[in-house]
Amino acid sequence: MPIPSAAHAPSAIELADEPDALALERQVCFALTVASRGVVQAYRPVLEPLGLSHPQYLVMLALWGSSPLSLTELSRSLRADPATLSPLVKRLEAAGLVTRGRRAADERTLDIALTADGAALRERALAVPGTMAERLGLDLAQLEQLHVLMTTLIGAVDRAQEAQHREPGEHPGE
Amino acid sequence: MPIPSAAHAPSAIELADEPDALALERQVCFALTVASRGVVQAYRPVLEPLGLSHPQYLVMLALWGSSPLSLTELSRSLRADPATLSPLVKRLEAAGLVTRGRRAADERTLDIALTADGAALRERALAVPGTMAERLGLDLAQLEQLHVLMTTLIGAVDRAQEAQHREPGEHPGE
DNA sequence: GGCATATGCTTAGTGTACGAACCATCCGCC
DNA sequence: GGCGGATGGTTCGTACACTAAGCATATGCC
Repeated sequence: MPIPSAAHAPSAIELADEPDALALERQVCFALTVASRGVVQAYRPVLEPLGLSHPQYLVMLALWGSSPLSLTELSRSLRADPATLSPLVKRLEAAGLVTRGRRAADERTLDIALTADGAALRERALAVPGTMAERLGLDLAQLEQLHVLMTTLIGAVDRAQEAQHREPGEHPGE
Repeated sequence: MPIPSAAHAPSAIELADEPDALALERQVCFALTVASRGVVQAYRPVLEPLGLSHPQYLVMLALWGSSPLSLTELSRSLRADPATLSPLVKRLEAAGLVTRGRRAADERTLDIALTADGAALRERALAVPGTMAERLGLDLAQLEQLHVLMTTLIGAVDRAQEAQHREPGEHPGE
């Protein structure tokens, strides 16, 4: 998934006669993972006073939006694996921010709900988005463009995954 | 780091008083991490025949660009932690794709070089970018826009981190 | 009722990520 | 020639992320 070596002049390595499709700095997937790790990293000092990691922050965001959520509902909202969330939520429980209990109507379902502390933490979290926007120094247009593009990308991934599931073998279309 | 709810958002970045500034689906950091995970996920079936994980693929890309690289050089190219790369490179060595050896001129330095198998793998990897672009169905304009935005974001993260390091305390700037 | 299947969650195993502590080698410099 | 700090890697502990397997409850269908 490299970008085309279009008009702009690339930086370091290439300069070769033929455009190298495998040049590291042209891989969009590379830039994407580096940016993602970097942004999560930038959240760290801001979330640390709240006692939250970035994935934990996302779980709290979901719960602040709607408090009793089953693990599966949480998993769908966050697009995360239940196997990942299960221990993560346990750590939030150990931190006193959420409770975990079986739903009476269906004993398989695990209801995850905010504690008073967890709900109260929202007040302190209100400052996080502004702080991050200020730290990263991105203007609203860039943020919006970023959000649109990420949403597009997520849609593309979804479609690719669907196609993958529809054709595990390689029989021709139709 | 939420996006504004409308085009005529408040002039300042001050979104904290918006009731749903913490709405999950407005968090750019959420979209970013989901997109990143999703794209890496989409690479999985394509890289699996090559026997590579996505981070391993990035290491191979770097080595295909320049073969003997020290761990530190690799770390800088990939913007990854040496502590992360160290075991990762060992797994590549176990797979027979690279060799690890101390540099004669400086016994501290670990030279990581392609084996014949590792170099040969590049031929098969040449198809990866095209396959991925096709799978995700993104046009060149989107890819380029994505790359530009990710690069901008990485730059923003770098500046934020620098500022963080320059002011570990909280004395006002200047 | 009772069994096969589906659903919801958990656990185990592997592979990143990252901070922190550790060790070895190198370098400047007296 | 030897000491102190800097540099390059490794290891450890914790936390995700994901696949696969396991377990319990629920549901459909006879």
